[in-house]
This record gives sequence, structure tokens and C-alpha cells, in this order.
Amino acid sequence: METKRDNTEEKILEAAKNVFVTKGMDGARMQEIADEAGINKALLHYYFRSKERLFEAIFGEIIKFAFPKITGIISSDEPVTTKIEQIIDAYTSLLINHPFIPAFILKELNRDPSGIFKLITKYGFKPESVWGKLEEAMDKGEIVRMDPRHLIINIVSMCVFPFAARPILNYVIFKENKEALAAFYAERADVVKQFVINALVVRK
Amino acid sequence: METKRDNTEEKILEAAKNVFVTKGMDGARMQEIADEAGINKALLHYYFRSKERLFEAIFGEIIKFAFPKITGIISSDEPVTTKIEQIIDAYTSLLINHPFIPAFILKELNRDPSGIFKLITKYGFKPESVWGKLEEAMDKGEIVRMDPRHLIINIVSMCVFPFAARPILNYVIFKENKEALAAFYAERADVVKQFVINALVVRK
DNA sequence: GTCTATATCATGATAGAC
DNA sequence: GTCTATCATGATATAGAC
Repeated sequence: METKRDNTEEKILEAAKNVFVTKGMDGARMQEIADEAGINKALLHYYFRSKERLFEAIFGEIIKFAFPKITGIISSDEPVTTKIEQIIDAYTSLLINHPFIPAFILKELNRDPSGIFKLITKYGFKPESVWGKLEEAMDKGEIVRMDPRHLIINIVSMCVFPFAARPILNYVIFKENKEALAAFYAERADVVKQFVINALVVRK
Repeated sequence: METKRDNTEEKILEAAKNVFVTKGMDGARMQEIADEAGINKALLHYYFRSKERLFEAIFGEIIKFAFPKITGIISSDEPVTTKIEQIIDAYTSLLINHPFIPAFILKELNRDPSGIFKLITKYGFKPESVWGKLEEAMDKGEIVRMDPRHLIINIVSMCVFPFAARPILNYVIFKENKEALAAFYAERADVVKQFVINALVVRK
């Protein structure tokens, strides 16, 4: 029966995502995934031949989910400062809902960087197009002149890093006060937007 | 003989650092550490009773090395903008020389956050003192008013994240052009300083 | 498709000779 | 202190019954 099959496969993917995302490829155990899916190890290998393949299914799904967020915004016709604000909003709300993504991607990217190229080209993300748009805006005097690559890295850093470093914020700054930490993340988008716009003001 | 002992211990620590830092606690293999140190597994257990203990020795050393960098600068009597520039310089030069640190710390912090508290309190890092100094400067109108925690997070994000995300820069932006990537990192400190100072200008 | 039982292998750790 | 040989465990993966 197809519904039965799909159901189990869904449960496996869901369980695998949870385990891989918190433990990483190396730390994850097939037993734990099986337990969390309410089945046994043999079935995992029946649906996905190996741990490697199961992991790739999850990793690909997450990357597919997290990366192309920007692409749509970039290609719009809004003024550049508006686009920047939209990007910051999009990233932050994505990460508030999926705060585990940055740590997971960074961990696996540093473990085995080989798969990146395929995924990036697969989703056709062309960083060059971004540089171009930013340089136009600089030529027109809309924003201050600077290396567009540094600008993008600055923005993405401020959006993503606080989530990757969540344990540091949690323990060092917020002393495990979960509400305060959540409130901080909720403020992030507005703060970063204002900070970036301020930094980009052209002074006569 | 003591020199002999010290020599081997040094070699083990050096090898363990390399392996742990690239593979992480879960991915590292005692065999690989032994090979890289030019000895055999049994000796690892002779010097450090378990993989766990060996890891803690390395992790502690790295944290000790990376964290307190700021503390000294904070407590000086320079104007706040100068301190900010010094912090950015200190972080960036540290990370250019040890680019693996951010990914390693983030990975292990997310794997097992429990050890942080001890280390932080051990080195007496008091974030509250930082907020205070920044708020004074804001009261005096030296820099624009904003939540000091967000400000610090912004700065640290821009300093640290580009190193944690090195594979992304390397593949997506710089297409494996190592010289271009190195040049980019070399520019980082100046770019970030200018960006932050710009963002903090008080407009009448 | 799902299970139990088992093969196979890798790894951390120890025993014991030198 | 350093080695070789070995143990014990736990993990991925498969065989085969239902």
C-alpha cells in the first residue's frame, strides 16, 4: 500500500532530521533515529540503503530550504535599501522558526565541504548578480561605496551568527533565561536593519 | 626521564589538536591521532586516560586561548570607539592565524553546552561590565543609542562568522581561489571597523 | 513492509612483555 | 615509557521469516 509506505518514510525523515540536526552526521545513531520513528533499524536500511544516503536526503532538504531565500528578493525591482531590509527580515524569521539550521549547516560544511558546489549550482545561485546590483546603487550614490562582498558578508553574519552561537548567548549573556533570549531574537531584525542602513548612509 | 615524557606529551597534544579541530570530538579517531603523533594508541591512553580527557585538554586550551582576548581591551581607558577598533583588530588577527577556532568552538558548544559555564566563570568574563561602558558612551553622545548587547553581537558576528563559514566563502564566492580568499580576510578588519564606526555615528 | 537475529567491522580501551 | 596483541563494545548493515 502506497499510503503506508509514504507514512513510514515521512516518519523516518522527520525523526532523522531531528537526530541529525542535533547530533550531526558523526554523532547520530541509526538506533536513535529508529527509536524516534517508532520502528527498528532494519527498516531504515530498507527505505534508505545506508546512513550516508539518509543523511544526504536530510542535508539536501535543509540546504534547499535555507539557501534560496535570498534569490527571489534579489531579482525584484525594489530600491537596494528595501531589498536589504527584506533580506534581513526573511533570514531572521526563517531562523527564528528553525534556529538549529545554522549550526547544522556550518558543522557539516566544515566536516565535508565537497557537496556544496553541486547544491549551489543546482539552485542556480549566482553571487555575481548581487555584486552588480549593489555596485549600481553605489554608483548612483544611494549607499556608501564599499566592497559588495564585504557588505553581504556583514549582513549575513549579523543575521546568522547569533543563531549558530545560541549556546553562548544563552549561557554567557542571558544566563539561561529563555524568555529574555527569545525576546532578543525577536528584536534582531529591526536592530540589524537599522544598524546596516545607518552604516550605509552617504555623508556629504 | 622527564624530557622524554614532555616531548611525547607535546607531540600528542599537537596531533590531537589538529585532529580534533578538523574532525570534532565525534569524528576524531584515536588511531588517527596516534598516527599523526608517530606513536600507537596504547600510549595515548597511557598519557590521557580516555578520549574524553584528551579532548577536554584540547578544548580547554583553545577556549582559554580564544576567549579572554577581549577582557584586557575592555578594561582600558581608551575612548569607546578606539576600544571597538582594538577588539575588531584583535579578533581578526587571532582568527587569521587560527581560522579553525570558530568552527570548532561552535561545533562542540552545540554538541555539549554544559562545560561553558565553568570556563566562562573561570576566566572571570563579566559581560555586564561591557554593557555599562557602552551605555556611558551613549549617554555622553559619543555613539548612537542602541541595546549594547545587540551592538556587541553585531561586532562579534562580523568578526567571527566569516571564519566559521569559510567553506561557503571559499566555494560560493571565491571559487576556490585561495589567494583571493586570503586577501579578503586580510581586508576584513579595516572594513568592519569602518562599517561599525559608520553605523555608530550620531546624527543631529 | 516489517520484524528478529546475526554478520561484520571499527573503535576505545586494557593486559602484559620489554 | 613504549610496544604488540587482544578484548569488549557498539555501530552499520544484511539475511531470512512472516
